[in-house]
Amino acid sequence: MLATVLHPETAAAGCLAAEVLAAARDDGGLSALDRIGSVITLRRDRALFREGDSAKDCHKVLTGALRSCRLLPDGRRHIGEFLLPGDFIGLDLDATRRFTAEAVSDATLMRYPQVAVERLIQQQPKLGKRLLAEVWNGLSAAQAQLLLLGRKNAVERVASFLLLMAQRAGDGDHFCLPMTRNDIADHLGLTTETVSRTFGQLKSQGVIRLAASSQVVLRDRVELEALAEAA
Amino acid sequence: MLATVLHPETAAAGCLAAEVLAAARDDGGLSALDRIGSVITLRRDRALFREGDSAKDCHKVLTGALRSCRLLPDGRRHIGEFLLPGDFIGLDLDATRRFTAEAVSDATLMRYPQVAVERLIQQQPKLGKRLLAEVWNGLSAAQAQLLLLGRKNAVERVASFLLLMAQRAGDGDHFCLPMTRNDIADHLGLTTETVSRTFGQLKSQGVIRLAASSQVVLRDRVELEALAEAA
DNA sequence: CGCGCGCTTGACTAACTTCAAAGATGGTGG
DNA sequence: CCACCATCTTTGAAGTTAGTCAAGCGCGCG
Repeated sequence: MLATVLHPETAAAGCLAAEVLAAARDDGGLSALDRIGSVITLRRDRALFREGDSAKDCHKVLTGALRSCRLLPDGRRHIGEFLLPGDFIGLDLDATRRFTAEAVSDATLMRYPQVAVERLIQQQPKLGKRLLAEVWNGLSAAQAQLLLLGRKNAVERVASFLLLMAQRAGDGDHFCLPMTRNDIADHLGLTTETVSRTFGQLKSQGVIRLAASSQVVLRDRVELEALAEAA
Repeated sequence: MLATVLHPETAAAGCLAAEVLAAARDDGGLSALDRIGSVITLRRDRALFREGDSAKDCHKVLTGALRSCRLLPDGRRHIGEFLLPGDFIGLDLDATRRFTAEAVSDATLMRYPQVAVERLIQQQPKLGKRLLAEVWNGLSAAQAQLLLLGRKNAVERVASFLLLMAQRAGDGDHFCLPMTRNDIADHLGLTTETVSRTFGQLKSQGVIRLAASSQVVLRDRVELEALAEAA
């Protein structure tokens, strides 16, 4: 899920795949973006944009967290991904939003007008490569999620989710889940109750500890990885 | 799921999102690709490549069909997508394959060496735009599949699948499913039996007719769309 | 014609959902 | 600073959907 700003002229002529991947590892000119962005704040549960809106900016999460979600006509909800600090939103080619983006917690974001980003990319090819790399990351994550939703059971889903969140939170064994159990359920294709019961099960097995319902401590990462059945 | 050849230099400097989308509608220089490709054939159930292989070419399906799949350690399988004539495979940035691609039926493909495609893209910016548009289509399809796997029931999954296949087969009401019920099940996160029973249910409701087990006739597309709960 | 593979069907089971209610948590206002 | 209230989480019991196991069918190929 990436950039309306990600156009092919993005990078200098002649660059190779390896170079794009390399760009993903350094700043890639990302800081230059900030000069053309404006900071906005978003209260919990407010929408940044909704499915069907026209897309004229892209955003980067600075603090807090967002969710990208889609609804079925009868109200069933699916959360495609959670967006944490550093993540980009709306970095794709569509003129129309394909999902709704809402704040999971109070959040601050940087807003970049599409046209300004396009201009900047032309001046700084490295930036384009960096943003393109972000797109590939998103695609890769989506594929892992397909496997999870298609073939994993409740324990495996929750275990996979916890490991991913731990990694995104900076790879410590102690981290915070800014979203509710219901949000997690809608992301993992489960119900609130099943998520809660699964947390309880992992807790009683000694794999995790909950300092508070949103404060997770990994007590046995190896066991958690085994439970996640990482393919 | 797209191109190891899709590098940012792909398009001419200054192109806009609208232009990329426009390129997707015409040939976009796609025919020029064929001059650098070689035709290969693949027998049913043979792998084009496997997860973990290094990626040095990309391919386009000419005839037949393929599946992209991933396995869990205990053998559970998930099929990410079916690749039909005209679809590109391996059009992404990764040096390593993230999934296995196998022939669902005997197939012929065009193979394009990565480096040759990169060279060609530099000469024909339009081609790069066209291929990038393919990537967005794939991303969009993956998102729809997340909703399906996360929140739809068996009937909705099968109905959605049939509508999509009908559309990809050229929008007639009569089409062929080259893959087995088991393949469909692994794509929809169900079992062979559930897929079979759901086909039977749709048949007895008069929504579809099966000329043969792989020959589907849509008898009531409107009803099928209602069953798919298209969001 | 017979064999094998894939498809279908049936009976039973398991996993997850649904429904219901009690127990935490945290934010707000008195 | 504490009490209250809404919201979120947890837990329990019953229900439902899809999975599992098992067997028969039918098409297509040799």
